[in-house]
Amino acid sequence: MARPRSEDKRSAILTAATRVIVTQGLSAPTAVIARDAGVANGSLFTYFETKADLFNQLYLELKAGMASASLEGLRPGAELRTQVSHVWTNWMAWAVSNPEKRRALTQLGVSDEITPATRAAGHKTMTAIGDLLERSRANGPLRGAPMGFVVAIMNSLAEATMDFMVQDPANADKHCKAGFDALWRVLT
Amino acid sequence: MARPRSEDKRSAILTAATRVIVTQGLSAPTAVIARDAGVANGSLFTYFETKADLFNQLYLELKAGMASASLEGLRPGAELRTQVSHVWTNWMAWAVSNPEKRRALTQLGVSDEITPATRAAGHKTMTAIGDLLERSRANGPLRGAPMGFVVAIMNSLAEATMDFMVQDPANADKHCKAGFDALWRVLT
Amino acid sequence: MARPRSEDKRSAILTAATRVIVTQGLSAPTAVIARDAGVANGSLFTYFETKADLFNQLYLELKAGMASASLEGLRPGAELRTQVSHVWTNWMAWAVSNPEKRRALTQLGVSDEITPATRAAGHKTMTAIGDLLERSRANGPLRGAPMGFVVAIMNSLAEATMDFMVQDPANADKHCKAGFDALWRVLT
Amino acid sequence: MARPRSEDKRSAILTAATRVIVTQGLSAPTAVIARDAGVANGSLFTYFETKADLFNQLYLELKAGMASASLEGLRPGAELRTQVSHVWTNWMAWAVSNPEKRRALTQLGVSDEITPATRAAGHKTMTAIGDLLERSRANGPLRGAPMGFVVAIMNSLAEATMDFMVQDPANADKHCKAGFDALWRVLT
DNA sequence: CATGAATGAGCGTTCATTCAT
DNA sequence: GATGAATGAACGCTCATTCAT
Repeated sequence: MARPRSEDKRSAILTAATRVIVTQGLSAPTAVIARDAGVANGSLFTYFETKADLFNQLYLELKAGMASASLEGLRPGAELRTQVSHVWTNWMAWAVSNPEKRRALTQLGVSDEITPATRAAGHKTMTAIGDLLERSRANGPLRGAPMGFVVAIMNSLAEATMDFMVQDPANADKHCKAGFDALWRVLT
Repeated sequence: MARPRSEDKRSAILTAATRVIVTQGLSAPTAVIARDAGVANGSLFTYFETKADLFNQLYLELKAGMASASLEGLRPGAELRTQVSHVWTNWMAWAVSNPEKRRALTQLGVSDEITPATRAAGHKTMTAIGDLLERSRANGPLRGAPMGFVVAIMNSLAEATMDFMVQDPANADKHCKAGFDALWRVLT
Repeated sequence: MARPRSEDKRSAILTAATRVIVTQGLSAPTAVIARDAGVANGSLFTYFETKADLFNQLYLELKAGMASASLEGLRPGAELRTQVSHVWTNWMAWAVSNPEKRRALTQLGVSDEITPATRAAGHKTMTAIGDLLERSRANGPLRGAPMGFVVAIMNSLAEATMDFMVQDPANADKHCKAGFDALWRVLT
Repeated sequence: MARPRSEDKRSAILTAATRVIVTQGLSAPTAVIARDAGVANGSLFTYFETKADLFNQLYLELKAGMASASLEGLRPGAELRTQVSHVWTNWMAWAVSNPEKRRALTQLGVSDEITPATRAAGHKTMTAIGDLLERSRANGPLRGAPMGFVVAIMNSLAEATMDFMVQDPANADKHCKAGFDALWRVLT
């Protein structure tokens, strides 16, 4: 229904959905999400046409948040390795300080409710990061590989690193660096 | 001793579940799985106590199948790099020729129906591979990292590689090799 | 405040449950009760959390209705025998004009779905009658017996009397009186 | 199927049914009864065509056992009151020493699975007791009442008495006597 | 006959979505 | 728009009964 009234309510629902997805999974009833958001059952459907719609929007929102957090403070003039390292560190920091968002995003990522269109839009939010990657691998061993492959590898390494930073917070910095080193070794 | 429980039927159900999970996700009705397996609705519960039980057993079966496929033909005497490469190639081949199994396994892997115990048992089937990894990274940059981190990285690279081999079958071999190279570079 | 929960609907369900229990027993599907009440399948669960909850509430409602019918028009100043006779007659009249309620109540009474708490609450609705009994037996042969025993005997006699009044309506009054006489003889 | 082979097995099933009905109610699965009896699932249906058939036969068996226990040692020549008292005492003793049988019988008695024919046959086993009753009430206040009414009253008093003997075993004898006195006062 | 796997109708309950207020 | 009751399809699981062994 075009523009729903309260932006507050919309984001309350998205926040609640994040929380609830983490604790109950994607099969959590919309009623629970609504209650957690402090709105009525049916109001959820004023803001999101269907449950799947809610999930798609949430996916995008989380992905975009993650991307913008990663890019924060980036200086385009700096050396490439420095820039990539900066992004990587931001990214890991985001994951560590937003564990719920990350977990929800992971769950949503594997759901078949998320449409290809949404996934594509999600990728777009990470274009800037992709560019850094592209330049980083330009002369490395992956120079011939499809870009998607390189991105996938980076994502995979990132996931593994995040898991260990969360799991073993005492050594978070060490894991962060180890993850970056592995990435850099793969790329260059 | 009456009609014995039929191993055929059990595996028909597991196979059906694999197929159905790929097309309908984990929320697929047990009735659909049963029909696909050619057994009655209720018979599924003769072989698996609950839907979750079915999923857990399927997870293990798939994981074990994947592991044993990866280890096939391995010569313990060979050079380390050769052995790892052999396993890697087997693994990728399994993924390419069993895309349904792989996708089902991925879905099951993120489900919260799969118990920690099942996951632990799943890990055990991959011990031999873990040992190779351990030896491979022994003098490499990850020598100080927790083993779980190394495993996670390998899994991540494997996932990314599989995706691209399936997505772009014409260059499957190239992707396979690129994946392995990336792994080896990270480890050594 | 949206559509409010309708007391009408709630009692339609209770009435339907009474009817259906009489014809189909306690194993009657909730779906049948709902249909009989003219509401949707799922609406029953808006008013009663579970089938057992419905049964417990119905039990209480019937018991309370029976008690209050029995006490109607009672004059506390009257002679004891008159009062007991009055209650007895009311009680029998209730049974005769509400055969379905009585049969449902009987069925519910023997069900193990009815919780001790519900039974206790049911007893409370009959306190006034118990008091009359207490005073009636005070100097009679049962003066030493536990009160519960006396109550049980009264209930038993009442049940037997009701059965015969329903079974042989032509002589209902005679049976009613015979039942009362038996009771009075036991008590005094 | 005509005459099943093992009488042992048949009665094992009946005994198991009694036990199981007490603990799980009439909705207990036949499979549970079979397991408790130590026979296979399907064998139960060799001995009893349906679950309802099993229940009907069990009802009769229990009722007959109760009746014959009540009549044991009865001396037809003795004084009427003595005879009735003797039967009553036997009856109560049976109830106290066979609480499971009694409870199962109670449950079966209110079930609508028990056919009128079965109930009629059950009554027949108690004819001798009925005769005693008939003679006892011949000159009493219930002389004009239908015999069924008298029987019902006796049953009711018996039930109430049994309940209290079981509930308060220390005073079982006292309750037994009180019950009999009440009965005798009603009859004569 | 004994066994226990096979069958499939049936049930209580849930929940996304709609709609009366 | 907000609310929450109403709806009914859908699901996991049970269980009396049948039947292959």
